[in-house]
Amino acid sequence: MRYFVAVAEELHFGRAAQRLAMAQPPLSRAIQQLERRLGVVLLHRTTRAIALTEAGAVLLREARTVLDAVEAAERRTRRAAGGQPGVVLAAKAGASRELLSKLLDAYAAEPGSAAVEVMLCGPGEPESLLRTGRADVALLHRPYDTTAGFDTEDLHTEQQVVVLPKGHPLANRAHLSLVEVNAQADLPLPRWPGRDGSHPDGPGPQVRDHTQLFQLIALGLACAVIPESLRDQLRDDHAIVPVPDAPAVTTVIAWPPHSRSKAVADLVRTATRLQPTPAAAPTPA
Amino acid sequence: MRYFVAVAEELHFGRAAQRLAMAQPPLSRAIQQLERRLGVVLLHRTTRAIALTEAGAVLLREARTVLDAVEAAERRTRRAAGGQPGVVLAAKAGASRELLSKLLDAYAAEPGSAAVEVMLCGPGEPESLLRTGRADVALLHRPYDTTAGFDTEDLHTEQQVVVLPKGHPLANRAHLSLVEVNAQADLPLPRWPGRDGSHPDGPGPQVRDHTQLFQLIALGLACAVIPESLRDQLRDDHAIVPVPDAPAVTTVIAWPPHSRSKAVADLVRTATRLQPTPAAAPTPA
DNA sequence: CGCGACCAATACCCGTGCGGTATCGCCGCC
DNA sequence: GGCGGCGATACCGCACGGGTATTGGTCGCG
Repeated sequence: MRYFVAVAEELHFGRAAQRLAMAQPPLSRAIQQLERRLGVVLLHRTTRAIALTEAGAVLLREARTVLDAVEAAERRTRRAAGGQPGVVLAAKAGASRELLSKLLDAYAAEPGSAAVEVMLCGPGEPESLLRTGRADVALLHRPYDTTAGFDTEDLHTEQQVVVLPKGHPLANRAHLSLVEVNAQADLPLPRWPGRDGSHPDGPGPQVRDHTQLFQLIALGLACAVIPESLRDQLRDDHAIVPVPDAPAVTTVIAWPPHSRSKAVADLVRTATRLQPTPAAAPTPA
Repeated sequence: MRYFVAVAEELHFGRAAQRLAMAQPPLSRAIQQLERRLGVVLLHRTTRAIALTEAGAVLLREARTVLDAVEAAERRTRRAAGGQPGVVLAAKAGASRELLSKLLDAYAAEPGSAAVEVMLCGPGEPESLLRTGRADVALLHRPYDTTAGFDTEDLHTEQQVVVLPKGHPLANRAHLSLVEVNAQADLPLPRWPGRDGSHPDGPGPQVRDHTQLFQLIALGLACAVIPESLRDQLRDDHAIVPVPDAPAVTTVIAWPPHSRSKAVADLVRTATRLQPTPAAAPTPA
């Protein structure tokens, strides 16, 4: 499975073999064996390049979850034996700052609370940390993060705003629409790295964190649509305008299914009690 | 991992080896290697019997999900290559009968709908079918089924009722509480098989499906607490009484996370549009 | 149009590791 | 105290995974 994922990602036996620290021929054979075992063609080979078949794409997705599950199994087992009952909480650096500190305070005040180690990380990372067992619980943000495969509780929903350089012509508008924001060719939206660490193509600067982003905006090189709770991290050289038709962002607390940890359960309970989940009810048309 | 699950379930190397169709010594060594690789003691050995350590219990749970994921990967890949885009829907036999037929009719009327193969199965089964990729989508019933690890949409919530033999002294009551039901020593609750196929210990007859159950009740040998929508399957030799304090049962449609199948997505959309989800809002205290 | 470069597949070889058989050591039970 | 059950150890053989050398087919370039 590791082999197949490597080949499917590189689409090149030689490079995949290099990544796996092995020679190319055994890798070729291993994939052939896999195909024979499954009775399925996984790769279209054109001697010059290879491409995934439809079945291959399915297996790539499934194999990734298998490998994540294996990694999580090892890690969780080791940690269960370690004895220390601490809990690891992952959250995107900068996001939901106030909620996070409230949660930590409230949980620490609980009787019998365990030590909480907070991992602050880049966008998209908490998800994979949770999936591979490096974190026990995470704060995610729909619809940016995909919560598929986790148990979640909604904590907070908020509208998004666009951040503009101070003094921009649009900065005085009462609100903007998404199409208006996208139409600003002089202020492109930034490109965040994908889960593989590479940036998508397109206009706009590459950014890795909010500090970079806000600096670029202040310099008049970009704009960005962000949840409104991030406004307290802006300097006074920014302006914000609500974008009512941007999707609302929901902060959720997520944990792996089948988690039997008391600490995680307590943490989740504390989080849900923290706020009466304002605006949680979906507004019907 | 297969080895460890077998040993952990049997708690006996000999039987586990037999189940794995191998000899006992290699199995012992394999588990020892696993323990060394992880640097963790998984089993407490007392030469006479073995018991899981806490870490072992964690690994057992994790290993099961890994094995399920592997099985699902194989099956889904094979099916993706098979070409036929049909979708497999799993549901407990008898439960949500009306909802199921409505769903199938509505989906068949959709443009571009695929063939739906319905698997009717015993209690608890749909969950594992979904987890191992034998089914693409399932109807589950909280809180009986655990929906952990799946994406779900609530379809319907209903109260539960107790089914009594016709003419039973309690049959004329307007409602009963759970403690009153449990206190009926002459009418014990039945024992359903667990996910391993074995029945828990206790009083009460062993049952495998609703037909058995209803017959036993009619004979005055048991009673049962069931969702009220099952009442239309009862014969007239039964009586039902609402049990307001029994947990409400929610029928949900569940599918594996990361499912990219159009047919599954359509089916889910059809299901959610089927009914305006009556009584979906939780009633706050 | 032919030569060279690139890339996956094949041929062949070797070492490790997994599984099997035989046996031991330990404990509980009659 | 002897026997039986169970897990661990010792030793052996083979099969499979991985390495090196080479082939075969296809594209690009002169």
